[in-house]
Amino acid sequence: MNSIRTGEWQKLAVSLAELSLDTTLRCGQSFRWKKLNEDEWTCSLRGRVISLKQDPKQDPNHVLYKVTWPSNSPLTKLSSSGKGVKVEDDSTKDDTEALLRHYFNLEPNLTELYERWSMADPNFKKRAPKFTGVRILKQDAWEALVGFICSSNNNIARISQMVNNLCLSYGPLIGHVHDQPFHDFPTPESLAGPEVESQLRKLGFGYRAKYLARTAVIVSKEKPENWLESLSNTEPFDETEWKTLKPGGRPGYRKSHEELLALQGVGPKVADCVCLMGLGWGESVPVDTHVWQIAQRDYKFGKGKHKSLTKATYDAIGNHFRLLWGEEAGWAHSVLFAADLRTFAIRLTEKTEVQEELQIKAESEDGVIVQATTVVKKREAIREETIKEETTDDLNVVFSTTAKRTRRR
DNA sequence: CATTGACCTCG
DNA sequence: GAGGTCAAT
Repeated sequence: MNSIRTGEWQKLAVSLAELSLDTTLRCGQSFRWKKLNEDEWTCSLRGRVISLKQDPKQDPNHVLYKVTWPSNSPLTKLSSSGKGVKVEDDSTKDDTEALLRHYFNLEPNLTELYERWSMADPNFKKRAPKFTGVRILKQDAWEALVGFICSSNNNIARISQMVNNLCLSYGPLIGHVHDQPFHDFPTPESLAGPEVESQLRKLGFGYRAKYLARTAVIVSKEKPENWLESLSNTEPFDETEWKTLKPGGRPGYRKSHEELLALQGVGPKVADCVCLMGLGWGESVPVDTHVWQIAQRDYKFGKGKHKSLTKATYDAIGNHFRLLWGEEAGWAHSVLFAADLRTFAIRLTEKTEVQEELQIKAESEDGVIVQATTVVKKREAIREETIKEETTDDLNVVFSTTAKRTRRR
């Protein structure tokens, strides 16, 4: 493909503790990043294609990024001819680093936040160490809205596939990376046509087709220009103090949440996802089935008044976490959510292995004789446990066992 | 208010 | 059943 040019790899100064690409991009916040070439994350963002790499062993203090501009961009020349080019004016200035800092929401000091949450909450302290660098993204609000409308009764793999189909059909092509086409995310206007619902049904959206089509019309035609963006949090992040906030969150958050609820296919959970990941309201706590399980298992919900996940229980859980974790409760919630995802289950055992190795090494240095066979046996035992667990899970799916499998630990 | 089905596909 | 929502009871 000669329609585009690709630039060189550039450094973005951000440590592994502040941002883990693998965890942040796979935890179900965004549905558009593709992993190519084993370790390269790629996605189109604001008219360009961005690839990211992070090598924890080689350089834990940087993320590498590479930009691919469409051939009609004035920046194509700039990025293809390397570093020696003089930047003449704003139209030829590559703002990708600023874009990445904004998108990955890099201002809050995540390390400090983890410390605060650990101080306030023993359960967080226990689970977070294996899931450092989980950040809340500042995604485009419209994209977040569409993605999470698709998320109902759905899984991450299929949501990603649906969003991909949406971009292929309605988003302008930007270019190819590793022979993969990358399209921009479609605008609300482009999804407001009369044929959109039936088209989306053909693309496999199911009942969500109507929600998306209706929402696109409302956003592009019935609401004022920039309505969605106007719901964003504009307060600068303040890390100097752990603010005491009202249990229900700030007025701006409550208003945004309420406004979003008026849209088709947007209930409390989806509205909170958009508030948190698209509009910058850090106190927003989306309570889905996962979080509901966590709240029951670790925070004593599921009894008495809050026996089932009703609207009242939903609000109570959010309030509880806001009081416990403070103004960025949604960030902390996301860490525990990631720690509970099946996608990352294997990581828990891997880390255990490493810890055991270190422990044994330490014992050896103290003069205690340790036989190698002991280490090997322990590792194998852990592997078997993991496989057994996954097998059991598969069987449950196949035979549709009625009893819910109780979670380990 | 809380509870209950239906809603589209598919990994 | 899958990171829900809507409408009716």
